[in-house]
Amino acid sequence: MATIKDVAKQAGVSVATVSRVINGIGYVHEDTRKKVETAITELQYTPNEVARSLYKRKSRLIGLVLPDITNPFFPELARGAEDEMQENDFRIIFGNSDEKLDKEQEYIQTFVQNNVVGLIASTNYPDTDTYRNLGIPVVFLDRTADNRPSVYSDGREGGRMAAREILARGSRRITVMRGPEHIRPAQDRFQGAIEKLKDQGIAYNVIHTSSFAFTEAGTWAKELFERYPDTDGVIASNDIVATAVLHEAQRLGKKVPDDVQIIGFDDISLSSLLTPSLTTIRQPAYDMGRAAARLLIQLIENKKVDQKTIQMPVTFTERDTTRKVEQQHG
Amino acid sequence: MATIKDVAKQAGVSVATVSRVINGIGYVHEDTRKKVETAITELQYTPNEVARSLYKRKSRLIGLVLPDITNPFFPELARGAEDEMQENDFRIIFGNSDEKLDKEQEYIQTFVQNNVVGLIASTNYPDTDTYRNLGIPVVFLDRTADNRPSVYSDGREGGRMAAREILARGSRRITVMRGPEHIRPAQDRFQGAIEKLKDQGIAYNVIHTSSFAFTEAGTWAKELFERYPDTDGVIASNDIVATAVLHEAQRLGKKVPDDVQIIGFDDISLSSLLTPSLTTIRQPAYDMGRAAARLLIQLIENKKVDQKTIQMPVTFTERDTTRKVEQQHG
DNA sequence: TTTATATGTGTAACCGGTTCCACAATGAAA
DNA sequence: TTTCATTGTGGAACCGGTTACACATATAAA
Repeated sequence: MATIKDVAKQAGVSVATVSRVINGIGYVHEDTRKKVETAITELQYTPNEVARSLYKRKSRLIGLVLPDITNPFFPELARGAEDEMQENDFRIIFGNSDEKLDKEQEYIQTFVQNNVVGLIASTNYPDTDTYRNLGIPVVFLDRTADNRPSVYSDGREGGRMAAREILARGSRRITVMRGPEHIRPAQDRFQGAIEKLKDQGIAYNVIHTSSFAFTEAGTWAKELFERYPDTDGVIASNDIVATAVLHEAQRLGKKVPDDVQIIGFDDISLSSLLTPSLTTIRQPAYDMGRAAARLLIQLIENKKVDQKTIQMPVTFTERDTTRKVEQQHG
Repeated sequence: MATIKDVAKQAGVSVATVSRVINGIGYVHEDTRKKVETAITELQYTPNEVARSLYKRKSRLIGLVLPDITNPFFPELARGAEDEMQENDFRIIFGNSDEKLDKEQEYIQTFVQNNVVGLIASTNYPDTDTYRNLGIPVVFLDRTADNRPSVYSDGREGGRMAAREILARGSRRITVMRGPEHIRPAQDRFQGAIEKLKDQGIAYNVIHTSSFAFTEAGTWAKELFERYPDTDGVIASNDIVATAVLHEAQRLGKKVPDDVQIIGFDDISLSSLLTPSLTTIRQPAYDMGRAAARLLIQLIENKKVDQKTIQMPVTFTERDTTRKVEQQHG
């Protein structure tokens, strides 16, 4: 790899001049600029970002911590963030936390050691030291942290929406699946749903699910229909769980949506390809990722930020695991 | 952030000694070591990886280029690679290429500028300059590059396997979905399938699919049944496409597997949750990612490598979109 | 007692950039 | 003609580590 010294020698100038040409700052004579540019192309020189980063004490790298990209919701977020970052010449260092604080900490430490200029984190522990006094801006994604920069959607409203719609379509023996305790958005959805249900004076059952993993989702679906076989409406904690519930319902010979209605959460890509296709509360994951990246860039560049916490809309996406309102009975 | 100088001052020694303590090399008196360690904890010092990287001309970062993590196959790969890297104290810089050479190039350039010590790439262009003379080891993942380090599974054999099994289960009017032209593994599968079909003297139809995107998969599924309505067996290019085909078949009132059998490829997590659950040719994606990372680490550390190209087994995963062999007719 | 070897520590060069500052040349204003 | 601002360039310090090398001391062998 050619260095700035090689370029300087080749062009017959000092390294300072080369640096000025590269960065387009300060005075450089047109002829000199030409010479330097020629030397750069001849030597195929590209500046060493590490050296730059060392002097400037900041890189063009940003850190991204997500729970688990194996859950299809997160790649959408990641992709949105990455596309926006890419367009602004930032690169992403990445880590999966599995929702564990110690893994988060380990990643964040090495991110900081690598001079990342900002962080996007989907964490349940925004108020730990890990995220305070980091010295670099942090945007919380999919998770709120009161009054700190974040991009998320209104889980509570989503939960209410799910309850409202499933009620409007006639379910009365509803089972709500409560996602992992330590995952805030999951609890928000749950709270929203039961709030609405209580509000309407409708009794409901609850199934706890301790993770969002594909591998375990089937277990809870089984548990649901064993414990509450007369369930005629399921509000699932996300689309993965909803998919498993749909699968299990069909295995048991139940008709969806006639015998059981199911509403998921997230609207991951596969949801529309299920049969029947999954009715769900949509979060605009890709856009959330992009918005988080955009916000972080503003913070990094010290631009005045119009809005520090961005709440994205949640939308009822009606498909075929719920009945049509016209057909509503009860 | 405290620097090595701060620690040196605090401990009353030189920076060289601090460096020796940190790295555990050279002679350091036990008492001195204690003093330094105390200073380190007091100041909460962590070494600046950028400075290290500059001097050593290598970081603890590795680059990962994947086509698109929005396709559920790739997060599995990524997760496997990441877990293995994490355990070996390497971190990952990441980029989605969308199968485009220029995006790959852009990422790889900045990776190199950041002193990554190795690269894992899932590319269709292994033989371009981008990947030659990079000066750092590269492992190709999910894609072969003749005689260069790679981890992949035998797509051709997978294709044959799919054809063999669908034939054994009685389909005779088979449509093979041919994945994107520029994606090698997709073509391998296709070639394998038609090889077997020709071998057995079975006629078949072909549907071209120009991407693996969820959003477009439905279109090809529709096209399939419009153009070849009497199809009684579909060999799909991957599980996403297979899912769309299953969806469309059911929409048209076809019974799966009685009227149409469907075989996918990859075995992504959702496949087992479909109804009927998807029969597919499984690739051990997570393990492939781990294997690639392991291989790359060996290369980086100049260990003698037992096997430079690792072919992972492909397995027929029988589920419910194919009939049981006992029921076989014809 | 002398010499060789092992142990322990500090100074300074180095990695490859960026930027402050000094200095020179040119042209415009006084 | 002198003065001063503008333009153009280079030397060298600096970012925060690592390591070659010099040097000092202690210990073991001759």
